[in-house]
Amino acid sequence: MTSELMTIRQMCDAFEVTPRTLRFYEAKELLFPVRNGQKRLYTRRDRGRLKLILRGKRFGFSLEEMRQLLNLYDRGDAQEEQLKRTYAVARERLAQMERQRDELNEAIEELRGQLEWGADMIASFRRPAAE
Amino acid sequence: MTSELMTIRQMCDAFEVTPRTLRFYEAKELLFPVRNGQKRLYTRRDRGRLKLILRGKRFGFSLEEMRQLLNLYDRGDAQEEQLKRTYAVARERLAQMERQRDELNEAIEELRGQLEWGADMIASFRRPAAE
DNA sequence: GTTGGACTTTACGTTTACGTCAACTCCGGT
DNA sequence: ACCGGAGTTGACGTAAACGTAAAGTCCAAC
Repeated sequence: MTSELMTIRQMCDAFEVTPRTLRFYEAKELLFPVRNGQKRLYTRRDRGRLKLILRGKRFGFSLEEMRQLLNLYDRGDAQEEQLKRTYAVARERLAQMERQRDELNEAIEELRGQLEWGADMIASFRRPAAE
Repeated sequence: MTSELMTIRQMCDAFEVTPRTLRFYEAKELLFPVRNGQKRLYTRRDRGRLKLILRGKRFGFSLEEMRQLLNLYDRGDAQEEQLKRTYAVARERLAQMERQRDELNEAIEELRGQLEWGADMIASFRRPAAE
C-alpha cells in the first residue's frame, strides 16, 4: 500500500496537507519529488523529510529553519560540529517555547484575575481612565 | 504634567509606542484624537482607550476585537446584555489562551523528550524514515 | 474523439500590525 | 526671510504560509 513512489494526492491524504502545501515546500526546497513526465512522485526520502517538517512545525520551527536542518544532515557530513549545532538550535527553540509559555501563563493569570472580579472587569471597559 | 491634551510625542513616550502606531490605531477607528489645526491632540478618553487596547493586546485580542469591545461600551448602552457579551468574549479568549498554552506544553514535552534522548534525536534527523 | 479527472504552472491575494520612505505644511526662533 | 524640527498624509513594503483562481496538459474511460 505504502508503495515506493506516491502521487501528490496520496501524499496529501497520508499527511493531511494540500497539494498547494507540497508544491510550496518544493518551491522552498524542502522536498524534491521526482518527475514522471509532468507529475510529481514522492519518494521515501520525501516522506521522511515531510514527516520531520511537520514535526518541526509543531515545535514551532519555521520552514526555513527546517530546510537548514534537513540540508545540514542531508549532505551526509553529520560530523560532531554539525550535530552539536542542530542540538543547540533545538535547545534554543525549546527555551523560546518555554518563555512563550510563561508569557502566556502570565497573560492568562492577569485575565483570569480580571474575570474573577466579575463585573468589575467589565466596568473597567467603561471607565478607562478611572485610576 | 499629565495635561488634559497630549501631543503625539507625549503619547508615544507615555505608552512606548511609535507615532505610526497611533495613526494606525486612528485609521482603524480605535482612537479619535481632536485636531489643533493639523496636529493631533489626544484626550483623556484616548489615553484610556489606548491603555485598554494595549492591555487587550497582551491578552491576545486582535485590534478588531478591541475596537468592537470599545465601541460596544462607548455607546453608553452598557446594558446587561452587552455586558454579558463582553464577559463572554473575554472568557472565550481565556479558554483559547489556555488551549494554546496546553498545546505549547505538549510540544515542549515532546521536544524535551527528544532532547533527553540526547544524540538519538539528532539521529532521527538522519534516518527520517527509520520506522 | 471527447469528456472528465488529476495534475501542472503562473501569479496574484490573504492576514496582522505596523515600518519606512517621500513629500509637504506649520511654527517658533534668529 | 530662512532654518530646523515636529507633525502630517499617502503609499508601498514586510513577514509566513499558504489559498485561490486561471489556463493549460495528460491519460484513461466511454
